[in-house]
Amino acid sequence: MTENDIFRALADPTRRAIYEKLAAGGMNASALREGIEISQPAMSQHLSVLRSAKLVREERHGRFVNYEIDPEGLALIAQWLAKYRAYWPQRIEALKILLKDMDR
Amino acid sequence: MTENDIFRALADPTRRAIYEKLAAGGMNASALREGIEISQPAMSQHLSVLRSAKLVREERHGRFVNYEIDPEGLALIAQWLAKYRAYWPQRIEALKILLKDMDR
DNA sequence: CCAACACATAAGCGTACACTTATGCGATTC
DNA sequence: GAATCGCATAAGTGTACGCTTATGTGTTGG
Repeated sequence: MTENDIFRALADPTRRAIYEKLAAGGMNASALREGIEISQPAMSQHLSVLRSAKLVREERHGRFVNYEIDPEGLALIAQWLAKYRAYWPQRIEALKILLKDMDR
Repeated sequence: MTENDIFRALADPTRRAIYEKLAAGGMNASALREGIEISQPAMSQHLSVLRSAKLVREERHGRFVNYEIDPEGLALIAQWLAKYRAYWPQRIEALKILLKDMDR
């Protein structure tokens, strides 16, 4: 769950696609495969990487495993980003939102 | 300068170390090598990757090349992070405490 | 029970990545 | 103007990565 795990996990476009899909709502591994052309083992391996980076967490339901976004990973990214606050461009809306929340 | 370039660039711990060092202030490639055990070509290659990801920008001064943080890359990361705002942990307060702990 | 299912793990393979040594190139210095 | 300096590029190499096929593990329904 290190900073290194996080960035390495996000370096792969397929994993970012999986992550984005999960952002729309939690779902199991099979459902995640729909729309993305990927084999079952590949998906399982990607989820394993995302899980050990704390970007995603699992919840067993019988033989199904429901996956969802893990806020812990996002927090670590936010921490990393905060270190470079001095260089944040002023006129980015997304940053303003981030700033507001973190200043609270 | 795609999202992919950014995350791939940050996936390498050496490049993150270079980036962090630049956050303390712009400097040339030779100065960047001090403290980090790295060959001159390796440094040049890392800087090239960071540059094409818009994480860093260069400024030629004679035979020296001064490197500095490029806010554009940070903006893209912030945009990416903003997409998952719904999952940001509520207790940003705790996040800030964590930040201070990491600063030692 | 046992067959089908959801998912994980193992082993092998091609490719991308980060490094090395060697060389090139433009700018300064003497 | 030749040597040196700061940096970039080329070419080669070991390793990590993401994929595949095959198999294992636990669960559920008929």
